[in-house]
Amino acid sequence: MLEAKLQEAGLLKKLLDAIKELVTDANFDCNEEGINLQAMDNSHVALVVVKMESTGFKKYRCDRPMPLGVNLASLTKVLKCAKDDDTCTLKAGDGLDSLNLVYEAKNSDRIAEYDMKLMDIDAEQLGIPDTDYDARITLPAAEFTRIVKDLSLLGESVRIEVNKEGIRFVSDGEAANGSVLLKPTDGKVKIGDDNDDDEEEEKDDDEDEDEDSAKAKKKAKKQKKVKKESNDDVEMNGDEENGDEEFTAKSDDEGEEEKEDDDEEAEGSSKKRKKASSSKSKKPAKKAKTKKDDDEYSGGVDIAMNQHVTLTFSLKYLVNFSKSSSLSDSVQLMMSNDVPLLVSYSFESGYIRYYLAPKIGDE
Amino acid sequence: MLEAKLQEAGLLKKLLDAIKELVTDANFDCNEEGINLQAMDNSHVALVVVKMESTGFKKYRCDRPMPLGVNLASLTKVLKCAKDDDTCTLKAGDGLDSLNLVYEAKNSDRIAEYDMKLMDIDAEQLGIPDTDYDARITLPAAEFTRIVKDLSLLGESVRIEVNKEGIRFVSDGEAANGSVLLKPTDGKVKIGDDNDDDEEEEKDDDEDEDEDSAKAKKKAKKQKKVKKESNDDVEMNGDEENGDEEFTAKSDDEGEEEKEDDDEEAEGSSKKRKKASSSKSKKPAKKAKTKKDDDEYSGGVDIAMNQHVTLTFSLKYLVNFSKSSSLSDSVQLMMSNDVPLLVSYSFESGYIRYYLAPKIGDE
DNA sequence: CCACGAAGTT
DNA sequence: AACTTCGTGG
Repeated sequence: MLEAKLQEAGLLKKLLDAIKELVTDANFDCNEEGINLQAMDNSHVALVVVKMESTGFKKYRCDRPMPLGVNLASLTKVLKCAKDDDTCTLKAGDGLDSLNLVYEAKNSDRIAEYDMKLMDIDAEQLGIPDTDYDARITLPAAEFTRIVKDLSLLGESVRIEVNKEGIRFVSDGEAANGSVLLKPTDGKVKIGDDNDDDEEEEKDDDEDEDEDSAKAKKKAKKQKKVKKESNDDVEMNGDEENGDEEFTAKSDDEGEEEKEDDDEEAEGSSKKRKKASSSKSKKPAKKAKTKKDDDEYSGGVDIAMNQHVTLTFSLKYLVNFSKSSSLSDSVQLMMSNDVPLLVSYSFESGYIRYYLAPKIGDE
Repeated sequence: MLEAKLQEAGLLKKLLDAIKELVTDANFDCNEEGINLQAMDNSHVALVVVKMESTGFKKYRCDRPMPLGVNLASLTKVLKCAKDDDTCTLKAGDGLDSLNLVYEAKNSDRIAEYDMKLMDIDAEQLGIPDTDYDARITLPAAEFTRIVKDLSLLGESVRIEVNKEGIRFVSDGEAANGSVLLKPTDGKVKIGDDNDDDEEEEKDDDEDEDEDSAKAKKKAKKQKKVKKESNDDVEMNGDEENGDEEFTAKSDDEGEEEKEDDDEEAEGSSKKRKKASSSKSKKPAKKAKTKKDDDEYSGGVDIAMNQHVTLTFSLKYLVNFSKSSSLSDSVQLMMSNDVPLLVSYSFESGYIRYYLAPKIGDE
């Protein structure tokens, strides 16, 4: 027996909007902790993970774990019948094959009730390694959307490079090549767990390296690992039927800091960065609903890095992921070399995350 | 070596939007004066000329003349990656076959850089005669757009008549005929260089003539030539490979004022014109970015005429030209009988002009 | 209520 | 590629 009352149906609507093009059917796994969804996209290239903690509900009760197999197109239709600020109560009985949704407009006598058919979906719970990522970038969600949309005009894939200079998105297309560089708002790429002035001089060194020829000295920057908050401690290679070769994530990458696969050939034209503490205003989109891990989001670009990371991804998927920007002002990109990218949008008492395996070579 | 910094990428975007459907590839001819583009449309019927003076750039440097062969579709894509208010710096090396574009958002650490492949394009520089046009009309760009769009719903071509009454656009279609008359805002069609009351009575005469049977007396209105500001003093028949029979422009039309090929047979239905100084409000689009030759544009219709002019043009092209209205509040039409129409949109430190040969007979 | 952006259609 | 319409956001 599940009964979960959501203060705002809009949250669920946005979540569905974000994933319904990527996934057609998925289990909403409900337990006393909350509701989780985990699904490979239809072509089994990307992994979508949604977490809604029980604390995010106005009322939450789930006697025993139950997977609710949902056709996302159907749920989308049903949710269209709710206004964003309606409360939404989800109810599912233990033996029943339907999900009951009740919408109540505040200060109103209107009560809408829907019953949606459920389906049996094979549980393809993937293990997700608790990776310590070598680079963690927080940037405005709108900025990420813009960049991947722009670059998708030029080419199929994007190479993302994180170094002391900032984060760079590079796409090579037939008509043109594009490169977008985001520098951290406070001018500082945080190295390891330290994010203060003591690596100021190191940044200067690395900046020069990037301008010239930094490859030989990259490994000299080994520092403490950037810690991601922990969740599932399971392996990424689960029991899904195919596509898992895309997700051969290393569960631990200590001792691999010496990757050398970034290539910044001839685009260092005018990369002068005024360093130090001049906080630039990054036209902060204010939706007042973001909740980051660290603190309140201010609208800037924040980069914490352990070592240089360079990975290539399909832009089509990143564009798709960026639809989630309605859920949060900011997005976090977590990357380590040869490991799937994690794109995370956090909201009040939950998150939506996407994992996307990097392209290898020039595929 | 070219380096040109544009304050607003939006200008370039608008220019490309204006011509990209007409022309697929074109040379951006850069020299110390600025950047010029001149190209026949794909079917070699219309000629497009764009001028961006060096003074319009925030920074401009061009060591030696260099033609940059650009695929306009590619450039359009690359420009889509710029926001309108980004600065845009164009760079091209002397020997290189690519154009480098750098977009910088103001007050931001975002730097986007694109490299677009260039191509070799045979320079088809047409000579453009410095014609003294018999009729010069300035009207709101939005008005021109509206008229040609409306009439294009009815027929393929439009007959444009300029006489003392004003400027009339007539289209005969299968379903319906249309006729739009614009009278000068101040009520006066300027004759020659004079634009005052001394030809008031002449206007009245002509009005009656048009209502009845004016043909025999049209040539009686010879006056001083309306002067167009001068630019290239070269012949229009250049070295393009075909289609130039459309552009047998007379390079000088003194002594040809007696053309008699306008035909206003039986559509003088309701051409009552209240003369004198009743300024009609012509819904002036206000974008505050127009720079005309004479003075600041006030949103009205201004007509200067030397003799009656009647020409027929393909509406498809005029509709296409009218896309440039995003670049200027006003548009100038310059016409002489049997000479290509000149449609000119001026903007800060530059212009875009279209030349279109008239249709002959009832083709 | 108006405007802008996205999607579908011609 | 452009136009039109629908939906969403301000």
